[in-house]
Amino acid sequence: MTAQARGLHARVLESLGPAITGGEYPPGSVLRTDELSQEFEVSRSVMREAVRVLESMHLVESRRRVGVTVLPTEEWNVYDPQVIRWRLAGADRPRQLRSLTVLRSAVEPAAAGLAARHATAEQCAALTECAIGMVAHSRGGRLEGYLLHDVEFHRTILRASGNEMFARLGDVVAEVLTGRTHHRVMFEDPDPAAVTLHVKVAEAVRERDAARAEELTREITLGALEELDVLAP
Amino acid sequence: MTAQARGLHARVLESLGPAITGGEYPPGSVLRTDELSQEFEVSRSVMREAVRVLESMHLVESRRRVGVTVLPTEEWNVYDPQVIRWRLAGADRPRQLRSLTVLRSAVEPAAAGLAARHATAEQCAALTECAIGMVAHSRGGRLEGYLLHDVEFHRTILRASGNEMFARLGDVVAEVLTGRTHHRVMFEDPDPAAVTLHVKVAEAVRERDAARAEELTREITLGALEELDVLAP
DNA sequence: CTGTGATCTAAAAGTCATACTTAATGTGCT
DNA sequence: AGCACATTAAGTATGACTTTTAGATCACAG
Repeated sequence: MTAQARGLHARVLESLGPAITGGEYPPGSVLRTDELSQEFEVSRSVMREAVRVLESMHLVESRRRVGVTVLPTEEWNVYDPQVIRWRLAGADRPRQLRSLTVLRSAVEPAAAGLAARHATAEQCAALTECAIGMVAHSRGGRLEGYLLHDVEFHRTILRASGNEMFARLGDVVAEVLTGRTHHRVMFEDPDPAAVTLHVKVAEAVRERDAARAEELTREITLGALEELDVLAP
Repeated sequence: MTAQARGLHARVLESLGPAITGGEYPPGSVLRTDELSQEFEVSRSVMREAVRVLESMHLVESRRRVGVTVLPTEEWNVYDPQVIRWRLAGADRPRQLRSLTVLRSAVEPAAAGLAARHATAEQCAALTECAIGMVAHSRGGRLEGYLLHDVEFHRTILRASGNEMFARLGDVVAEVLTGRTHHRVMFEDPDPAAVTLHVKVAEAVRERDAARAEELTREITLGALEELDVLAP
């Protein structure tokens, strides 16, 4: 799933990034490029490139005569897909999943409303198809197939909203949905009510009923929030 | 306002980044690091670091034997504060401002609702103070002072929501508000209704009335959207 | 003659090592 | 306290070498 490290600097990042977001180097820690480059057995140039990337994510700050300082969490670019992935892979995955779900429940209803106004015929068709796919895979522990259609459904809604900021959250939603499926009891079929809601949203969008699409999507995300309250602390 | 270029690679970025987001190098364009490093009169190492950062923003992709290719807009990390700044400084500022305002109107009401549940006493006090400041500067063309309190108000709401994803949008909202003020007729005082709404939101949060805080904030952002429809295409 | 597939070539990124510069921190002296 | 200075780690520049791979070239079979 994750892109194979295509270059040394990327391989270093895949190791150093999670270490930082995972708290292995807590904020305030000071690293030195030379030491790091020895530790990872790469040249200084490679390590410098990796540090530059971390710096652009506001995970660290590099200052002369001091070193590379890990920044406090509030500074991090938490919308960076790579940062999100690293954090989801780490220890505070539950907290991360929660904050992303809250974001979802704010954004998706609005996106659905816009989608009802802007979706193309193809996007409407895609939505219906996804909904059908969800129904088809909603029983008998066929969670993988269900997830696939679920993800595509929400991706399509976000894209169809016509707002690039919304569209860009498709990956985030995909992560959340995938994370949820893989942490749920694997034998449990998805909530039938949720499936129905998706079908209805596809309908509402097709019929250009923005208010209804928004309200129905709100119910979906509300369900996701409640589910989170049940499963997580 | 923008951080002074602290290093050659940053200076290159401040020039190359906007050039890409501004369409000077349209998606599909191929750049070569050697040529760039000559053009910008920096060493290859510096240019490589700059390219790495652009790559981490998904603005470009670097492939062997091909060069550095500018990626299509849909790939860009549009939540990266730097990318946002570059785009706001460029030609499609209006479109960008619109999509950010839509995002705002989805997120802020939800954030206000959460803030009513989670805001600390200090944050409540800060909100009230901001609202008072807005009232105080709402007449007589004192837009600068008004803006300052407006920005701080929304920042506080987002932070008080307790959701880090929301909190991180403080800078975005600040940009939008600043942009709006500086593009409006400068003699026009802010809408009194909006001022009142802010005061009421502060009240609602203080009184832990989540539903009311949410609804009032929705009215504020709705106003921002309408304003956009009037001013922009 | 054409299409398919293996092979070769060269172009550009990637990596590494080294020498040198610059800025900032902390120390020690007055 | 204030200032000069030494030290440290990042920043910059350059050159040599490696690796990947797009695209051309060529060979062979249909």
